[in-house]
Amino acid sequence: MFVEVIIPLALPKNYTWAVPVSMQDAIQPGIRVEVVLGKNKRYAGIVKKIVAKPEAFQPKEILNVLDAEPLVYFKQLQLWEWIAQYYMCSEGEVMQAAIPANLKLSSESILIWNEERSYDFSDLSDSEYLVAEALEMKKELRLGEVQQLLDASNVYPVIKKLIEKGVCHVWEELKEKYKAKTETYITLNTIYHNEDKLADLLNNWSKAPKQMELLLSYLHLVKTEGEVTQPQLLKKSNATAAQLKGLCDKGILLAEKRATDRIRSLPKDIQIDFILSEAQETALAEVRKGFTERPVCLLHGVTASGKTELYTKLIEEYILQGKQVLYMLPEIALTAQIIRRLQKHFGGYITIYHSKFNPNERVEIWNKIKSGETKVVLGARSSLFLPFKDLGLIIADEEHDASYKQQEPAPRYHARDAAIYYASLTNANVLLGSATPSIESYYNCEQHKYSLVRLDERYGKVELPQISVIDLKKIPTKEKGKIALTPMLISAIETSLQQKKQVILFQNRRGYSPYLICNTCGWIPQCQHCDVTLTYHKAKNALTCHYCGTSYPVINTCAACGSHNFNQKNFGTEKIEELVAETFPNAKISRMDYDSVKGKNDHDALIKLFEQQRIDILVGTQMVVKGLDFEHVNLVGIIDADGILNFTDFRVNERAFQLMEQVSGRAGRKDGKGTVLIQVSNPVHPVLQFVKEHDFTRLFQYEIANRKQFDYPPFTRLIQVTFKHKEKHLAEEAANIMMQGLKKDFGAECNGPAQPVVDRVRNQYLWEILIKLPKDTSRINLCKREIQQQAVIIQSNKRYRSVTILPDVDPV
DNA sequence: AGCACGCCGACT
DNA sequence: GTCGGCGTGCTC
Repeated sequence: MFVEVIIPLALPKNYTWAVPVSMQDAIQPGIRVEVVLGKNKRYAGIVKKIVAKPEAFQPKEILNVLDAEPLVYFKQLQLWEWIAQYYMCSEGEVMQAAIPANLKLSSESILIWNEERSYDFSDLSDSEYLVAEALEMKKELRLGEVQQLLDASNVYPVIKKLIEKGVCHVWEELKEKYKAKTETYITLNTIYHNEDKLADLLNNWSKAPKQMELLLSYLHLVKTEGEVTQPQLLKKSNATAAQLKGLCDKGILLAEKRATDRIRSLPKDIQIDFILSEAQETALAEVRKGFTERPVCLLHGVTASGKTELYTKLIEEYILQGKQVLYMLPEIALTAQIIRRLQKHFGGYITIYHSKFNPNERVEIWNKIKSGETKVVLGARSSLFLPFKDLGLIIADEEHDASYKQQEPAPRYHARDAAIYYASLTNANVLLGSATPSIESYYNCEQHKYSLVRLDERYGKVELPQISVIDLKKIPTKEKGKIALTPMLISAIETSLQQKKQVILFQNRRGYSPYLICNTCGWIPQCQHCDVTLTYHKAKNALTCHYCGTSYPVINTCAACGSHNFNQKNFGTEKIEELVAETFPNAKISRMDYDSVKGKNDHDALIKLFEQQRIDILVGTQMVVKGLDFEHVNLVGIIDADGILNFTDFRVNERAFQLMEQVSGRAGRKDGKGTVLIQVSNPVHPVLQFVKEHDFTRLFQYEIANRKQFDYPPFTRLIQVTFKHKEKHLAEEAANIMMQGLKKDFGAECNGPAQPVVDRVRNQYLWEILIKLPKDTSRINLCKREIQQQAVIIQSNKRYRSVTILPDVDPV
């Protein structure tokens, strides 16, 4: 018997191992097996399928079967295969993303002291002696310990010598990393459950008064709590562990270790304490009807229309049918409000899952979902990989959000799209929800691939905010340049403050001023790595590159002409905050951007303060858009819409619309008297009109027309290939070679010339080319293979060996 | 991702 | 003439 095994590495393909006869009964897809790969490195791989005996090579044998039942279901393996194929990566890389770290095992080399060796170290070198001495004392050493000991990374030669000289041998060990958490529970010996016996014991107590006190505290705790743990008891009675041990030794109390859950579970009941509005009921009925016709439904609900209530009702229906539900959110860490709401409704049925949980907790959640104990998972994109037993519904909330797409590392998958594929495998339904749906999803509705349900009415028939555009060119200013707070905006803020309402001011630029300019010659300081203008941060008193994050000291001398006269241009959130504080000295003002909320808790704390109306005016970047549901905001000001609108790159406008619509949606959620003021110096941009009228249909038509003209998704599917290298021209050359190669050998069309981009993290030069994919699926796969072949060809040229080539498939 | 092999520069 | 750096390629 031979099996194909997925190893959590970026290997070009899966490898085959032989199964010894004794293990053949236990083998089935999804089971973890221990295998040797390479010289003696061991891994826990997952059996994908049973295959025929390979002709070309002699497989190694599996060492062990690690599970009694599959760790992942067959459907999940199919999902992995699809993701690997679609997003051009290995199944091993998908496995990396899919499985909690503590279920992925790999071996660790351990040096074992050879007892038979005579204690004569005279033939050893200095570093060999050092290791041998440590080994003699500890009997075994891990590889990492040897590295520390020698303070060097090249430990292999030393180890090799030690083995040759018979000092030690190497042992490879696979260790199960998951450890069940245990707690010590204290119970009363059953013979004292008899009242008389207990009274007898207490009345005839002679010595050890502290122990008696401890026993009494125990009896008290049992009455109130039911179960008593050791730390609980010791804290309550103020006793020591030794005194407790005394009681246990006498056989009066018993200490017992039990495995417990790290994830505390709440009682399992559903509490739905709201009634859906008529509009919500209608929409819910349409969603249900949609699911009878197509598995995917897009719910387009305007801001504050109460999509969450609708989800809640729908989730309840699936729970009652015994089905599981996955509720996906982008960036779950930022959405404490929804977590709280759903937990209130579904208590112990619901579990939260995202990458910030520690490895042991993740294993426990994994098991609870696999057993079917957990019915609802609220999670980020990685929760798609959880082992659902009987999945009925996937909700992808904020469907348009770009953080559903994983950028790095591979697999570069889009969780919304992968969810739709997974749902088709498991016969589950998918509900995509958004106040500003993505063009792809809209288009799929138009093509009748998805059902479309609209929820055009805000909850409680609250009106959508009134949106006005302020033309900055018509505002007279004393100095040349833009004005941040126009008189209209100032008076609107004044009115809001008088009404004891709150204000959000949106400026999608952090820092103090986005760039400095030399008054004499017009020179603008730029980042040395990124060719990006540097932003002045007043708080840090530094110039910062917002691409790579490098800080520079403030420049006082112009590098071009030597003059000392600089002008600060434009304004970032820092400056807006300062200006607002000057204009409204009595208002409480806060700023929310990348600089002001460093930790995750800062964000939460700021939201709470705003919720409790302890902040009047919140100045922020796009961060203010996400996951906020404030009742008392009645004014939103978009300080400078020019910064997000673009006349040349049509791709930017979908995002500009989404941003403006989302931030406008914060106004007047409760009582509808919301106002939005958009300040812009170029008020003719079509997107502004659509925002003003909340006109999605026209936005959609506009976008689709643009995309058709430029041959862009959804009309063509694109693969973006990125070329990364420290040297700019090498990445560019490689990109062009790939482009020509694809044209010549495959007849593929590329969408425009190679474009330069900058890696914000590593200061590397990237060039990307966009390759148009053919329409039919088999040609698409050929094209993907061609791209990978071209990558191999390019990298076989010495010149481009160290160029990293990353293919990435766009969301469709 | 490891780990071995192999080729080139800094030392005895 | 050797040691050890890292670039290159393979792992069922």
